[in-house]
Amino acid sequence: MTMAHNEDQFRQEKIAAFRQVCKQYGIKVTPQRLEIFLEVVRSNNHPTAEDVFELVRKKLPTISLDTVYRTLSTLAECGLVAKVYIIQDRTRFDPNVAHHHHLVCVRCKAIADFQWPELDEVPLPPCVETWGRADAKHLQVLGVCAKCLGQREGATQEPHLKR
Amino acid sequence: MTMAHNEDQFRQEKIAAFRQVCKQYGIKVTPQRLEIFLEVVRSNNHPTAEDVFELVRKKLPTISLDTVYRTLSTLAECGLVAKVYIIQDRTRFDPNVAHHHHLVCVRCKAIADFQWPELDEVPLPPCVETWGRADAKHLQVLGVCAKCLGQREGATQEPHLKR
DNA sequence: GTCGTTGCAAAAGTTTTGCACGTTA
DNA sequence: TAACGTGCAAAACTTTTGCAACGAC
Repeated sequence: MTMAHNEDQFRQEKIAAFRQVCKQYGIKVTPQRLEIFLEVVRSNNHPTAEDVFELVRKKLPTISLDTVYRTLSTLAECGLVAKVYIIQDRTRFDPNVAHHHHLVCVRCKAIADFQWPELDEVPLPPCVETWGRADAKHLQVLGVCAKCLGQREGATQEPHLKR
Repeated sequence: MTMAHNEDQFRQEKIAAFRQVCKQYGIKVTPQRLEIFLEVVRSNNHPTAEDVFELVRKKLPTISLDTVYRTLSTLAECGLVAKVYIIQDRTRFDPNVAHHHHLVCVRCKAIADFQWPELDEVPLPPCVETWGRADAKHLQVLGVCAKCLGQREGATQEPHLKR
């Protein structure tokens, strides 16, 4: 089938890209890493570590959950997959129950509130309508707060992994 | 001092509002609930349950951490405080590492990606500049997906607590 | 007095870590 | 072969729950 052929080609391209990124970051290509990566690529439902574990286990029955956790972190650091929530620590609470948005400092993890009434006026793109009913927009702006900027002038980004 | 007087007045107003909401939801006003509420109101750093526990413990030394967890959930359900992340379950992963936004179904928790290049063009409100350097905008649109809309037509909202 | 709430303890659930063995480059 | 990565087990950490005693209404 043309379809199957295209899918296989897509897969091969992904594998090639995976190998190249691994080389670039100086990490080894293992069957576990490759299968975990391919499973996330194949997914379209934002799987959890547990989900990936269950899927990968079909091909690699001896894989352990902690390998999946470690590998997903590694892949995220290499930019091969993304964590859905960048700042995912503990639940935080806010006395501000009015509609507002968040400024998140990626260095110190401080969260500030801000209002942006104009954003609520802007209509969402048309594709959203086919998805369902949109009720509320919540914007997370990631950046570096003034205090952290002052402390480490110029240090824009941490180096990834070991190189 | 006028300042202190105003602060005390603010506090009294908050307490009055708290009592009214408790009555409205049919939940009891306990010292633990009141102090936890006031501590979140006083905060300006989006405290975690643990943070609140440490603060409240100064006034109520016998309070337990699980009471803080339970109370914060209760207060959030009554709308007296807000959870910073509405969908806070496990970490999820995404093969889409390009910049994109999320549609989150509050019923089935499914997450869909969407692009909105126009949003990235819109300049942030001026107040953000004083906060620091903004690097990326990530929008979470909360709503109900088409599948869930079809399943439970009309059931827009769950009733809060018991009444 | 009744019934909701608390504190304690234990459990549940997710994620991380130490270590010996195995595998990649 | 020298690191690096894996699997196992146990730990760490956040959050939830069962239950008896307590306290608000």
